[in-house]
Amino acid sequence: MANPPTIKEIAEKLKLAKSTVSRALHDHPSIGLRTRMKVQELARALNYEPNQTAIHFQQKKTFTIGIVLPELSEAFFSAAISGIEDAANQNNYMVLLGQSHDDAAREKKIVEIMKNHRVDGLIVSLAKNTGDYAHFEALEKFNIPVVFFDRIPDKKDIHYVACNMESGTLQAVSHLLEKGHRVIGMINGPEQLVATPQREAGFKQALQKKRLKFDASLIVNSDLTREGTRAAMQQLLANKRKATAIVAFNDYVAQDAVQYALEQGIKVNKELTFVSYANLPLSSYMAFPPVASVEQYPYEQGYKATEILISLLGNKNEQDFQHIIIDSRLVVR
Amino acid sequence: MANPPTIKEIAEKLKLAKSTVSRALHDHPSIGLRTRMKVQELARALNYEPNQTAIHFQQKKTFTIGIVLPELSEAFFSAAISGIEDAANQNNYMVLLGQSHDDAAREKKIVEIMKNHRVDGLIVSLAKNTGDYAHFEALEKFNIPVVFFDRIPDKKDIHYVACNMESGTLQAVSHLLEKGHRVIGMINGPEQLVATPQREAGFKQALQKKRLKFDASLIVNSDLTREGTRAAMQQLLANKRKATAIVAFNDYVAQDAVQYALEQGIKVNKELTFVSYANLPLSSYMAFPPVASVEQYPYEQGYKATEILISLLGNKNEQDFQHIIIDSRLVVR
DNA sequence: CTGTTAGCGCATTCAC
DNA sequence: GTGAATGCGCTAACAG
Repeated sequence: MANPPTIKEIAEKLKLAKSTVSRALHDHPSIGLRTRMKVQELARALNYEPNQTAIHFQQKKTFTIGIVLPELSEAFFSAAISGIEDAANQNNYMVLLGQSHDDAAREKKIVEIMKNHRVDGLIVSLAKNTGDYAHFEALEKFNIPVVFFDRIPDKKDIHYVACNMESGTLQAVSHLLEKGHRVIGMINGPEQLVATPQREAGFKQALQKKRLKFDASLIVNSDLTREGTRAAMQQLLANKRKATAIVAFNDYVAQDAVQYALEQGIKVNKELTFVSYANLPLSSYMAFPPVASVEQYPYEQGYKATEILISLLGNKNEQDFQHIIIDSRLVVR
Repeated sequence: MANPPTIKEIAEKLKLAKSTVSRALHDHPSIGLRTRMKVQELARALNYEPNQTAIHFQQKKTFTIGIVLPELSEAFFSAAISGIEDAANQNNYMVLLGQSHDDAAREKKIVEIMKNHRVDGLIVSLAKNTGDYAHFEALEKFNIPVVFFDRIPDKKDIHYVACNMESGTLQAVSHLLEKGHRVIGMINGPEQLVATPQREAGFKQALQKKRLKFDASLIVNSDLTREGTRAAMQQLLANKRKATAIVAFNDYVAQDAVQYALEQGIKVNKELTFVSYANLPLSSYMAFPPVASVEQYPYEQGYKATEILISLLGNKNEQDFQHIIIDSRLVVR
């Protein structure tokens, strides 16, 4: 209940100067062994803990990084945040959280509040509808670096970490081809997402490697809603070439597609095999999980993004824009 | 790139005292309209933002609340955190995050770091194996209130929000009875969890209401792992009284149980109906979701816990321990 | 209505 | 090796 002990208090009790105590606490070489011991001993006895708010104020540094992302209830992001937290904690940083809930206006507000809160830097995964990056650019003036991950802005002068879906898709389709599938369908995502063309490219590349020709009617798009996916499935099943395997945009899409297929009396993963992206815990709870998943490494993305941010905080004069692209990879169950 | 503007700067440019500027910025009534306008105008022009770290230091208050919970990848907690965040933001608080990953040692460390970081208060859901609450009790000395939710300590002198599973279970079993089921099984959880006896009590109560007698062999326990649940199912299916409905401890358990039943050739939700707890997004992605779920209101728990915490921060002299118990409730799909 | 002064806790520069 | 003095940016108590 009494106020927490301060350096001043220790100094008075020991009849020393505050500065001496401060130095002793920091193991400053110029302090004699005897006094250093005395000081540290008393500090321990009093349960002295430096007042971080004072340090933050004085050092103009809060050892706090802000993290802005769309939605923690998406497994991808809750995995990513663990990577962020781990990397931050290992470097003695704390993590301030803000969910945009995929609302650009809310994202902007969060960024501003975090700026005022004087976070040292920001880790960001954009809201779906963020088109204007002015609120991020404004941070430059305040020397608050930003590292984006996964959902990154469409511009070049930024730091980011992302996952390339092309390699994983190539592996997924190749895997299906090796299993003997010759007609493979794909439920792809909205055109705006960078990941969509990447998936298509990987798909085509796998066919090309086997000298098979690409049939555009076997790629359909979903807006990622349940309805969109069901419509996509309907289209795919109505196609004159009957697919024996389907690459779904992610596990959520896969699950909707599987459900639709089951309703149509299709024997899932027998008559129609599914492959998906994400490999999230979700898939282990599916009744008919995809036979293989393309891993996007959310934890690693978060971890690396944070490492970059912290290195940026170290040498403020770093000019180059860092970008790490992680290759996605197929994981067979 | 230049340092952010300060009150001092504004004061000098306007040939006023710092305190005048400070008051003008805060719309203090004693400041003349003319000067107030002048100050606010210049502040806007300079993009002045108060330095929060200075305010935190000076006010001995950071407007930050720490949140310590086991695991964000559990849907329950990621929902809860949104409630916490919303309540916090509405009251101009920020949220500092720490996951214990169900490790008591890590939890303890997080609490200490947050204490040093001078959070104003803490929202906590305990790690599974936390048995020692000393690190929380230590916070009292520093006047840092703690509000627990869902996974709460087994002691009385605390603030908490929790959900009583008894009412929901009563509703769930009654629902099944009304649908004509006469032999109902339950997969309950580990004995240590407070929620386990609550479920059993609700179960018995529903039977009693219908003047049906309770058969202990129809309640089996799972340790919540997949294997534990499968063993429980095996036991239940081997019982001489064949259940036509099962109440599963949560959606994860339900899914494992459903999978096992399917493997045994049982027509799920036809021959064997499932009811579960949580009603998490997970269940909407199951191929055979439970026909009804007992809602535990994670968002509301987080929200209310935060409201309590913030009220505690308002009147520090509040002595009474607040506890809110939310009744669980059945949601039929 | 406005100015002056002090102090929050700490690290740091400059003396001795 | 140690002490004294300064200032980070802000609010608030006290004067006028």
